[in-house]
Amino acid sequence: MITQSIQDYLKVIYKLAVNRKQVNTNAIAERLGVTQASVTSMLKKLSELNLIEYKPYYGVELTGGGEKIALEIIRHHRLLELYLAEALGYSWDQVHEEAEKLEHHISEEFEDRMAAVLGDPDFDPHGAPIPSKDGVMQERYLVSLASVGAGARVQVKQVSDHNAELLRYLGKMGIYPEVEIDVLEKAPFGGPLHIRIAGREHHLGESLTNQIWVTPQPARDEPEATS
Amino acid sequence: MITQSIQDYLKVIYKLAVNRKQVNTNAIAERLGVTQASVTSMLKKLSELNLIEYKPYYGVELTGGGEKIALEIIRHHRLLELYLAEALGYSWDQVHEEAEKLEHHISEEFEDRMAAVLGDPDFDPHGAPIPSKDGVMQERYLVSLASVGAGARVQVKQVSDHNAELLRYLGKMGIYPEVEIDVLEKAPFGGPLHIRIAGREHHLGESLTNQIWVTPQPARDEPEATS
DNA sequence: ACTATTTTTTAGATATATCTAATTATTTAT
DNA sequence: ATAAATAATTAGATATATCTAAAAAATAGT
Repeated sequence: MITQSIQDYLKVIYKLAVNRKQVNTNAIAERLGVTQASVTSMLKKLSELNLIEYKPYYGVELTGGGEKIALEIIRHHRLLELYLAEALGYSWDQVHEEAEKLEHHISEEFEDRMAAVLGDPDFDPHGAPIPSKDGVMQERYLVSLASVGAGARVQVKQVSDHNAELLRYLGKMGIYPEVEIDVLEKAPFGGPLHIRIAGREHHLGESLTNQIWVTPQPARDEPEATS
Repeated sequence: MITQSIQDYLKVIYKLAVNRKQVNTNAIAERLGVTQASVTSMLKKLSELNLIEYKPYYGVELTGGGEKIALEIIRHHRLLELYLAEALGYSWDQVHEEAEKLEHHISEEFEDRMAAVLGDPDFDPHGAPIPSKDGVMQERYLVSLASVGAGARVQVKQVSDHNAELLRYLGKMGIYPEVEIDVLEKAPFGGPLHIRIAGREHHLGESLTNQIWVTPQPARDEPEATS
């Protein structure tokens, strides 16, 4: 039986693997809030179930089966987030916590009906791509707002969904997916970024701009590709 | 921590207590599909948590706290059933199974928002009353269709929600809450009941009519109460 | 009232996922 | 290259909810 715990491990491993190449015990333990010892014993189990490729002291890789389960759960999570926002009027800082619990307990029927009501959406309220039923994601090439230089105009595409307080703060400033931002000034040594958005100006620290993902190129004044 | 298991035990105890007066180990075990030994050990635990009054070899009664949790779960279940039917287009034979899982995992926020979308409903799709947030239920005095004599016209008010096949069969005959039934003939010794509903006639066995609950008095030709 | 049957409880085992503490392996720094 | 630091694993314990098999208590039948 695939327990909730197994699903959580696979989801975290998937997400870590997207960034780094080698996923280590440490990182999994930290993300899940359990001890390293717990992770080790669970990795053994996942390996026996053929959900991961596990080489002790090296790292972990999902097998086809493991990735399938991870993507199913991520699809559940992101569909739920959008459904809670659209159909039940949740604010975008509330949806993550609720989806985190429900993602493990909804049926395929529920998943399908939500998707139908929402018109088979591609992105959740924070701009994260929703994997399709057969495990394909609309991947995009985005950069963190922290890496953008002064003078650029970029478009917000995605924000981190973990921290409710952060989301409320972004909401107050009007920073949502699809909104355009002018980067006015960039303080040296990772200092605050001075931006303008919908006519209002703000200074944002690095721990904030690290969690905002934008289009890599300026959204305007870019020459069209010529054949 | 109140586990899912504890919630299930309290729900079953509540439902058994509504019918019989004394709730025994046997009945709980049967309803939950576990052994009597498991029930005994769980009853001890529930007693320690002050959720039930437990006298070994006698029976079990819910305390105020236990009843509160039971009613919360029943509210979740019935609100979910109605929400799945109304908002997501589930048929009435599908809602029970999904609600049975989700009832343990939705937040109070989710509960409140469903209730708001549905306009604070009093009954679920099978006609079962939905407890209010402070634990009050719209109780009605109903009788089983099996107990109704020939010649009566009664109104369906509630049907059992457990058996999906039964529900599909009832649906096919048009037997839903609020529909009126004429009882034409009653075979002796618990034989089939001959009924007419919306112009069509059917013969129903006792195991079926036992699961249909109707108004105790004839729904028409009843004198208005005079002051 | 005593025996037989049914019901309930106890005793002891299992499975899952977690923990702490101690050990072993790997990596980093001088 | 060896010591120090970091990371991962093992061993053994805990907690929860379940099970089977056996014993004890309550109920029913003659």
